[in-house]
Amino acid sequence: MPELPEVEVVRAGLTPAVTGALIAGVDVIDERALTRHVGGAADFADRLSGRTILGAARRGKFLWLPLAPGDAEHPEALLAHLGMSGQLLLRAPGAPPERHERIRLHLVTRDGPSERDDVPAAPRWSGELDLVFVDQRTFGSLAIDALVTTSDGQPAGWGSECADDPARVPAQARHIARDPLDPAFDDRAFRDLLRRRSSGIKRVLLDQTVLSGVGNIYADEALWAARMHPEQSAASLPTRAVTRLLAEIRAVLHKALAEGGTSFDAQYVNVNGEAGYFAHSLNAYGRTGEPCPRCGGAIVQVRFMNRSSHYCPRCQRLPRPARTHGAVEPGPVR
DNA sequence: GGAATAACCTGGATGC
DNA sequence: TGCATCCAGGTTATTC
Repeated sequence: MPELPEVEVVRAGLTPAVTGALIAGVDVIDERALTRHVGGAADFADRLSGRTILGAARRGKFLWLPLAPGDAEHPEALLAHLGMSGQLLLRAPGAPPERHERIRLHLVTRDGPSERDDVPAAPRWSGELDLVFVDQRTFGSLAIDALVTTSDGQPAGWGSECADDPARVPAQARHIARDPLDPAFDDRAFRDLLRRRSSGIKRVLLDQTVLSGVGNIYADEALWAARMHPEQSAASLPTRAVTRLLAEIRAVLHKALAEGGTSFDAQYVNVNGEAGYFAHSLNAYGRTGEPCPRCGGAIVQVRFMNRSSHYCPRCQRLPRPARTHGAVEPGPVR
């Protein structure tokens, strides 16, 4: 499932390939991939054709490609959210359709392959390439969105310096908090926010208006590393505990980034269709019934917010009497 | 305004 | 073998 590391791997893969590319044509195969776009498929294709991609930027799980030419007062970007199963793939022109292909952009690169010789990871195209949006579960979406000034005036996110004004973020992502790897992330403000939240800490970590980029997998992993029970009240956490949790979140995200992200059932791949390796490094998520790597106790799985939560009940204890309802017996790992 | 929950969606896994 | 059901989870709308 694409969380911060997976989206960042995609962004980093797109940057050398699409920066400066002209959008020569747009095929909308499935309009459900435009749920975030106001105006429908024809409007999407008309407004995108003839524009130039300035680069690739990201905040949390939102990815955007600033566009030119544009009105300096009202710049726009192609916004992408991968949802649960979205993929952005680079393909040679004329490549056969992908399974679950939703949208295909036909690009003409500005400089051709010779200008990208210093970027070994970039595919070598002949000056034309297709950017293909694939999404099995159709929770992902593309849209043309207005770029608006960030609330703090700081750069909008990773890679946002590619735009004329780095401090502009897509309007649909403006409410999204900064991610913990963002240089402008405010640790103190995060601690203050947690003090006002009585919800369980995992619920708060999944709230993208508090902290972005963390989803179910990395929330479970960071809580395991910090030895925190997912249902422990956020407001009850001492400052030292929040500081430790932030450090563990960052460590997990950095490690996942270094390993190319987490791939399950081919639901996440980079722009070249390759899977990441972080699934091999998971300590809690998806390891129901396996021994905890730290204490040997069995990892359990509980239902939580319409999804699963994995933790070690032995070394991630609630500081007060635990609510045990909802726990299921350890079973085989899928 | 905070908190909790359901709905959206599809394909693989599982059970009968 | 075929059909029905469950499950995965990011975001948002709705309800309390």
